[in-house]
Amino acid sequence: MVTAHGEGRSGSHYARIRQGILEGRTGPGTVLIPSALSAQYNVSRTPVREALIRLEQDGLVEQATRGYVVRTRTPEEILQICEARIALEATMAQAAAVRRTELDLARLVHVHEATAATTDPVELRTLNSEWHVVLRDAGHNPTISELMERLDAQLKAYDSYTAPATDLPDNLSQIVAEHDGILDAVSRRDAAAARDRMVAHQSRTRDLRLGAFARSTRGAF
Amino acid sequence: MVTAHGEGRSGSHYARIRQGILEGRTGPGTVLIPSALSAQYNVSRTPVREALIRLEQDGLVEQATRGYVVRTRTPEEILQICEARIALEATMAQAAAVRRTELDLARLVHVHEATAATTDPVELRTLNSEWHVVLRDAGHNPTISELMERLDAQLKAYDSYTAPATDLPDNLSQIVAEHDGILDAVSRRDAAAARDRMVAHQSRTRDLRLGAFARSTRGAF
DNA sequence: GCGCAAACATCTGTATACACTTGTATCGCA
DNA sequence: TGCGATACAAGTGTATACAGATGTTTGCGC
Repeated sequence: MVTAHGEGRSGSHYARIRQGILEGRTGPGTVLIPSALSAQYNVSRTPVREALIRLEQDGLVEQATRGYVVRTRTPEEILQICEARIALEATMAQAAAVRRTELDLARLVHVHEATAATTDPVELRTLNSEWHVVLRDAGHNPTISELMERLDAQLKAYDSYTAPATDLPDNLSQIVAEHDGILDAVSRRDAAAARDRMVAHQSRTRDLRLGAFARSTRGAF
Repeated sequence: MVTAHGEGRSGSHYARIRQGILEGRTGPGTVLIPSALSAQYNVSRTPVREALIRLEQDGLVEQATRGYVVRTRTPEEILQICEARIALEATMAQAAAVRRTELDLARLVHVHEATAATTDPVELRTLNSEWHVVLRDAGHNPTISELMERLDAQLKAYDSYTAPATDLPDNLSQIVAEHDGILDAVSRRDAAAARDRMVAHQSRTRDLRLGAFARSTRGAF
């Protein structure tokens, strides 16, 4: 058995199952049976149950009559999640323009330059979301950051459906251009411009994502 | 013992502890010991643990070395929560102006008229938050509604500190007036006005709340 | 072969057991 | 009296036990 307060806490199972969902290995609709997972991880049902409860509270899985199911989202729900994201991210861009430190700005520039320099779509993808994380940190509102992590996770579970569209070269260069504009506004402490540009950026991403998702699930709803 | 799928599920303990926190009976800083709670409710630690995990995920309690503690918020954190609320509620007001049905509007008017008619501060308080709930429903975005319930809960745990300020008669009449303006914009489907007025309304509430909270905790941080 | 009931396997929620850790109090000793 | 070491009480996380519920398969009459 593992010690009471050691590192092998139940949180590790939470992280593991969660990652499986986010990476698309455990797709929407997959049923998760506590006893099966506990056998797979060589632990008892108790810590697995705890992990599933956390995931349920995160909105990533839901309880079924028999087990837990990875939540399936309709295009409408995806749209709603995007709407929430736009509102919060715009507020964060605005806040970043007002509250950013020089260090925040340096970090943003650093990630942005790395993004502009790479050509690998996968790395670009990672750097893009990294840039958003850094921007949120620059907004200095952990409460909103936490909410956005939640929303990001809910969307990420559907990335496999939308990746084909969002990874197109012209979209990637468009993203870099938009980030550039936001970065400029933040560095000039122009809160209104930062907000407006973020709304435009996220709205465009939303439309792209939604279109791809609707196309890939045509007839399923 | 209670049945496997009956009504006496662990969710009831979650609701009960949660309510205690929201109503201020279990104030910030209070330590919650699973074994103590389980004895109090005449159940084992298991369902209590489950409830506490849910509450932790809600941001209402946090794990300490020994038990769980009702989260203590600094004025800065309260401000951050309000900032998130403003962003989301403004989006919802905008959405309501666009997507409201006639039934949504009728409900809003009904609650609003009841609010304007009463003089009891406690009832007014209840009706005010009821009005916001109805408005969110009119926005037709359950994802945002869910996030806002979360934020509301986090703030409500501090209502006992801020109630003295927010319950002043002139504030209450001001709230009714502001609601009236938002309602007007929503009924006219003027999304921009609905958004702007909601931002103004919530910003004012935030300042009031924050001032009262800062005053009541002077020197504590 | 088909429909239905009974047996079965499996999953659920909760209770209890247990090894381990930690904070506190007790007690001997200078 | 003051101060450690030690013992103890209480809490933590996980494993296991168990009763009740729920699908699923089996087997029987038709």
